[in-house]
Parts: sequence; structure tokens; C-alpha cells
Amino acid sequence: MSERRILVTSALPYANGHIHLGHLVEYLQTDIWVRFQKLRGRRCIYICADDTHGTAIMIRARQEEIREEELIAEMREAHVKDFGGFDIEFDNYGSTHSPENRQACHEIWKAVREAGLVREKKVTQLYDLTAGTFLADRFVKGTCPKCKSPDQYGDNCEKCGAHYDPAELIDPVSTLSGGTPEIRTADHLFIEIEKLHGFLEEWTQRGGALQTEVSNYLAGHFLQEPLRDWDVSRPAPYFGFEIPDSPGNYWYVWFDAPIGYIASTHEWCIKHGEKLDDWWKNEKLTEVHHFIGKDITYFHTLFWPAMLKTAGFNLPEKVHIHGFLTVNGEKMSKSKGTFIRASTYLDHLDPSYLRYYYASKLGSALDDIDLNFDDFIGKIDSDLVGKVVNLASRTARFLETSGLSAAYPDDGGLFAQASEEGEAIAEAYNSCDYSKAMRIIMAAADRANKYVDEQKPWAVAKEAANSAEKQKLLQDVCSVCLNLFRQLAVYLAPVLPKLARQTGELLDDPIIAWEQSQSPLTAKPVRKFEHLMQRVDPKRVAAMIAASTETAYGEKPSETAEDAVPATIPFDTDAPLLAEPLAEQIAFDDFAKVDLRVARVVAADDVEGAKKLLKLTLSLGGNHRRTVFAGIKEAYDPQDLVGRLVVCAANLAPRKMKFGVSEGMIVASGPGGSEVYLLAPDPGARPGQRVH
RNA sequence: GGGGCCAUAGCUCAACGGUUAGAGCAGCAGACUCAUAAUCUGUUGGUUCCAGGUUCGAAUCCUGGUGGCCCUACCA
Repeated sequence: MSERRILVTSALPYANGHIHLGHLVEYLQTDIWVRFQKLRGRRCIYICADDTHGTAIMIRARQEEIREEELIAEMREAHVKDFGGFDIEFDNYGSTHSPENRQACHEIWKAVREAGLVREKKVTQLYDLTAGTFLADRFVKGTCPKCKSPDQYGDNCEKCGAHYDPAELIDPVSTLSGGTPEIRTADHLFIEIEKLHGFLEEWTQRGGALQTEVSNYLAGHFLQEPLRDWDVSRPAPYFGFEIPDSPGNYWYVWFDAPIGYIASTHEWCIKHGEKLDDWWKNEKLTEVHHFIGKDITYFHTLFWPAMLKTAGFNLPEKVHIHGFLTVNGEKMSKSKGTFIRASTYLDHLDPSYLRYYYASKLGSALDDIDLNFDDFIGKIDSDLVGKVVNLASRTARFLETSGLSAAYPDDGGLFAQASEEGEAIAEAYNSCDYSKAMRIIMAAADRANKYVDEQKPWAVAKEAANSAEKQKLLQDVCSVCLNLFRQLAVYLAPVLPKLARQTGELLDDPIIAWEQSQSPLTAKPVRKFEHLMQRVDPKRVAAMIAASTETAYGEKPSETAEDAVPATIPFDTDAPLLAEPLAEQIAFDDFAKVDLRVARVVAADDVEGAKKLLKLTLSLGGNHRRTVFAGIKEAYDPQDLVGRLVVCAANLAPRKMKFGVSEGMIVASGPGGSEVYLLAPDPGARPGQRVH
């Protein structure tokens, strides 16, 4: 029996935002796995698509005053470009807003209906008359019915922790329109997933399909009790597909998103003259692998298998779940410049770096991984440039005239040893334990460098001019080195496709199969050597972070003076304005009462025990000092503030706080938490100057 | 409030319950000069977060704590 085909997917990125370094963990993990399978000769396709439906897209399209279709088309183009820039190679990249997806949704829905799993229930929600839409909890704000704190979200109160229905909020306000919403009831359609409890129990616990920690998690939680009905419909208006037997209702975005895997495969089948059923309705022929992040575990391990099972599609052979990305040990942060878009990265750095770095950190467990820039620079420089590429760099030029030896010389068993390790490396790749694979490969690179040192080709070269014997020895030694290098390039090909391609060109023998690591290359010309990879320039890393640091709502500082004039004035949405409508009009005298002053931060300290506060010491010039407690801890490092200018409300009555007396406030915008943006005077302003 | 994951050398990570807990990087001392200030040799460095427990034997298993990250909200 021949080997089964493999169909691989990554989660579909949402069309509401750009790809960033966090997304790339998944797409690179998957791309490496797919490239590995292909290199090993397996028939394998990599399928993905944009996830395009839902309220968020609808709202955003309205704000930008374009049609949803335009919005998702633009975003899809940006996504495709970003992925291409990182050498992520999809066999098909579709969209959930496609005729194929609508068709697949219809098919699966029909099966779910026929299995008697759908039931209708009434759901009460707040309705925004102005915007003409129902409001999800996070689109409503109001006063907490328990503790009366203003400005709380529709589901619970951040101040007192109370939970409530959005309908219970006092003075509810829609964050979309600023208007007062009313209570409305609508019929929703639910899938009674509990009817598949037995099947899900069996499927999640049988081993193989899920990592053990995931199986245990599901067994200990969701599967311990009856599964709750899943609300899969949303009343109009909603950007998505209308449910055929329930006019006015649309499928919830999480219903049609995973079906996009099938639809995108369908697109690929049409282009390649293949039959969809061979890929999705024939478990003997095809195994399906999903790569996802741990945040969307239950959609892919409960709802999705339930849908597939009911409609007669292949169940996933395995759902590979990975952790999150942190940067420098913390959650990505826009104000710290660690929320880095894929496109920003590509403006500054080589994608190979990130591919290798992630590979060197990724194991098969669902631990989070950390991108630490010092570590990043060190790893690339020492592993890739210092060890791997250096092998070719230090020997290739000795072979430019002679080429590789006609017969592979005695190398003391080095090539054979690394060949034998090939299976261990392959096993590590196959089980997604890339960090292990990288460790084995680097150990082989160390042995090869040691060999070069021992053989001293540079010394042999000096004697080679008038000795045929030494000439042959030089050729042999360097042939060994280049072969050891090429062997590594084959092993690294899934991670570093560009290096593999360059190596193929250098030795006039394209790298296309894993088996090429098992036998040395002989009697081949060697091209003129050119640098295969540059060391990481720390200045470019710093520039990338600077370019990612948002100083004000949605704006980035320009990197250099030349870039200071933007090509176009960016279009800003009115979401912030809607979220916090204008206050009532005031007279000039009212404004003049507030004495705003330029101040310099001369000290900034952590406040022990406080979650949000930093203690700032401000100078208004001379010896005029103020102590101000500011709620900006989650957005700023104290050390970054010292020395900079801020604007301070200087005639505010002192206020006694838990941690001391605050003698003023500093001026900042943003919703709070890590999204706080201090206002900064332009250069030239001096502490003590009044703001008029 | 409930739950999950994690904690090992300065940094990033290894180590089926089984010798004296190992690598790479950084550091220190030397060698070399072919190579992109690359490479090679030697070497410093650990109360495996803390406190108990199970065991002939614990970084590993159990209980409790501490800290970090995340999920979820009268639910799992």
C-alpha cells in the first residue's frame, strides 16, 4: 500500500488585521513541516485562506466607508505578500468569502440538520438602532449595576468583578454609535453538540490525534459535563453567508471559518484537476493535519470534529497545537515596539533569521516561545554564519578551479556519522521537535569545523603550488568540507529554503530530496563563492523596533529624517471618537482654568503593590519638583521615561492616594492598560512653559 | 472566582524515575589566521523556584506554596 497523502492547514488569519511576528510562529512551523514532508517525498499540500466574516469586519468596513468585499480583498493581498516575504509557500491561499466555501457550508449545514442536531432558541441582546445591529458584549459600555462604576463593558465590571447581562447595565451606551441601545430578542440556531459527546470522548482520548496535555485538558473539563449548545447563527445585518433555511440569519464566523479549509482545498482541486473527495472524504487516501494556536483549541478539537463527523468528512489525523509568542519575555507591546508586523520585519531583516530562530526554539509541546533579540542575534551569528555558512566560506574558494574530487575521500567517518543521524533529525522534524533537529545539526557543524582546523587547508594550499600531491590533498580536504556543508544544507532545507537553493547553485546540483544528505557529491564544478548570509546588524534590529513603536494612536515615528514626510496622509478611523464621544461645550474661561505645563521627568519609579501606577518626579525647571502618580505602568518602562518631556496639569489640587500624594497629572491618550500614549512636546519646548 | 501551562548555569534550552544534571552562547586562559572580528583547545559557572511527601533512588511522581504567562467568567 502506498503512503497516504497529507493535507496540511494553518489557522486562517482574520482579515481585520495585519500579520505580525506572533502569527508567524504558526505559519513558519507549518511551512517547515510541509517542506520537510515534501523533501522526504511525501505527497503533501499546504492549504490556508483568509477568515473574512463577522461583526468586526462589518463595523470596520463601515468606518472606512468601503464595502466589506473591498476591505477583505485589500487585507488578503497584504497577507499574501507578507507570507511570500517569509518564504511561506501555500499550495492554495483562499478566502472564506468564496463560492466554494458557501457551497461547503451548505453541505455541512444540511448534514447537521438531517442529523437532527439543530434547535432554535431565543436570545436577548442589546440592539443599536443607529448602527442597525445587535451588539456583542464588548460593544456596550455603561455603569455597573452593582458598584456603580462608570464605563464598564457589557458582561462584567473590572472594578468590582460583578457579572451581569448587558441589559442590566445602567445607562448603556453603544460604542459603535454612542447611542442608547434597546433590548431585543432574536431567534438563534444552536447545534446540540452534546449528542456527539460519546464520539468526541472517544476521538479526543484515543491518542495520536492530540497532544496528551490537550487530551487531558478536554477530558478534565468540557467532556466531564454535558456540552453546551453552540450558537451558530447571527441575525442580520451580519457580514457572512445567509443560512438557506433560516432567512435573515447568518452563520456565525466560527461556523464557516474552519470550513474554509475544505473550500480552499476545493479551489486547489479545481486548478489542478483533482477530486475534492479524494482529499476530504477518504481517510485511507489522505491524512489531514491542522496546525493551530492554543487559544482556539476547542473550536478545533470539539466543534470541528463534530461537524466533520456528522457530514462524513475526514477527521484530522492530528491537531498540532503551539503556544504563544512573547518578545523579550513579555507580551508583545505596541508602546515598547515589540508588536512587530511581518512587513516591518521584512523592511529590516532577512526572513531566514526568523525561520531559523523559531525552528531553534520550537518543540512539540504547547509551551510559549520567547523571541529575545540578544539571543536572536547571537544564535544567528554563531550558528548560521559562524558554524554552517562558514564551512563553505572557508573552503569553497580553494575549489573554484579544480571542482569537487572525483571520488569522495576518507573523512574519518564524518559524513557517514551525519548520514546516520539523518533519521533522528527526520524523526524530530516529523514530530515537530524542531529545536531537537537544530541541536543535532549544529553538533554536526561543530565536528565539521573541527575537521577544517585539523586539516589546515590554508597550510596545504601554500605547498600546493609546486606539488601535485598537495594539490590533490587540498582538493580532497575541501571536497570533504563542502560535502559536509551541503549535507547540513539538505537537513536545513525545510527551515532555510533560500540557503538550500544557494547551495544547489554553488555546487551545480539543486537540493530537492532528503536522500541527497545520504551520499556525497563528487566531480562537480564549484562556482565562485559569494556570501550566503550576513551577520545580524544590531542597528537594523533597533531600527525595526523603533519603526514598530507607536507613540500616538495608530501612528509610528519615522525611522530617519528622509522618511519624515509621509507619502500619503494615513486614513484614521473614528472608532476612538465613537468610543468616547465629545464632552459638552465649555467657555474659554473654563479652559484657561487648567494650567498645563511642560515638565521633564527626572525620576520614574515602580510603585510596589500597584498594578497600574508609576511614581514620577517632574521638574518644572529650577528646583520646582512635583511628584505625580500616573497610571501608565503597563505601557511604559520607568527607565525609558527619565529625561523626556511631558505635559502636566500643574494646578490640579493634590490628591491623596494609597501610595502617596499626587501633585498633578500627566497628559496622555488611549483606552488604558498597555494602550496609553503620552503626549510629548516637540523639541525646543522647555520645562515650566505653559501650554496655551 | 475557576482552570491550564511554565520555572534547570549570566542568557537560550536539553536530560524513558537510574552513574558525578548536560549543550550552545556569553565569561576567562591559550592556539590559529583559510573564513563574514569567523574557527579550534582548555576552563569557570547549578541549593534543578521554595517546603514537605512517595521511592533503594526524584530536575522528573504527589501535596502545598511563590512567581511568570495565558484562558475563562454564576460554566469547562
